[in-house]
Amino acid sequence: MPEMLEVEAARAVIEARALHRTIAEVVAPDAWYLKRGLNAPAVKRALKGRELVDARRRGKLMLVDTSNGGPVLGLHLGMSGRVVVDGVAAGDPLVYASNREVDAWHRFGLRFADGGTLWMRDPRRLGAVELDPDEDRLGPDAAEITRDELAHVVGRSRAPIKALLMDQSRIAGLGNLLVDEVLWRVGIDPARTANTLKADDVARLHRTIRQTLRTLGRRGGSHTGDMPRERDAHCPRDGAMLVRRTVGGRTTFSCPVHQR
DNA sequence: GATGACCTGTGA
DNA sequence: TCACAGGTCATC
Repeated sequence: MPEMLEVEAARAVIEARALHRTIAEVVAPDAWYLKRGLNAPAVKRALKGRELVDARRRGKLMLVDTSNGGPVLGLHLGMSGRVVVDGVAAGDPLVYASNREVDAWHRFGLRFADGGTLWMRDPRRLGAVELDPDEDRLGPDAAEITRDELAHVVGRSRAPIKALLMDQSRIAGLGNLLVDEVLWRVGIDPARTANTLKADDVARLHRTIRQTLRTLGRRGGSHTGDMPRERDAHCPRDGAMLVRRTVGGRTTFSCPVHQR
């Protein structure tokens, strides 16, 4: 799933419904889904009999701690993954992905001794499960990053600012939709070279990231932004025709008038 | 850093 | 049939 707001919603579902239940079975029918040399026997051995005791998140990576010194279960939702506990999925349906319930899309699961289940449902199979993921490959979480850290990220890079903000090793959690919304709100062109941002731009960008995460989090997800993502749409702020192009390898919408 | 690859579903 | 999809990863 998608960006950090959806991962946070999934984390909250795990926290509310899946902790402190004994894992009776581990279902891992899709070897492709297990990453970093992990295989079905190993993950069963590692998790069976334990409980999930805490659900954390860093950027788009979900980190679930297990009991009795067990491994950290790392879950990536990819482009279309959802966490479903006892039939309850987090937050809003994904806009561009299917929300049907199809057993074949269950790539990984935990059956609890009380009869319930936690599924990762992922039509496109771009998500992943791993044990003890390396958290340090990710930069500071976008909701926690300080202004100074952001200034350091922007620093002397000649990349487009959008590409930088989507680079999970520098700042973790923002994806295509959130970055476009943030840059539209703050009035910065996604293709602008990062090192042309002044200290004042960075300060405004920092405030806008935090504010956008709060607002869209309350509304229900990354797709609830104010900037329309459609061909031939107009900027709600100044009425100009939005531009659609590729920046940082992703489809990008922006306003040619107020984003500079 | 830009590009293509990965995988599969949806809607025009 | 084609374009496109909210994410990463390897490769030129």
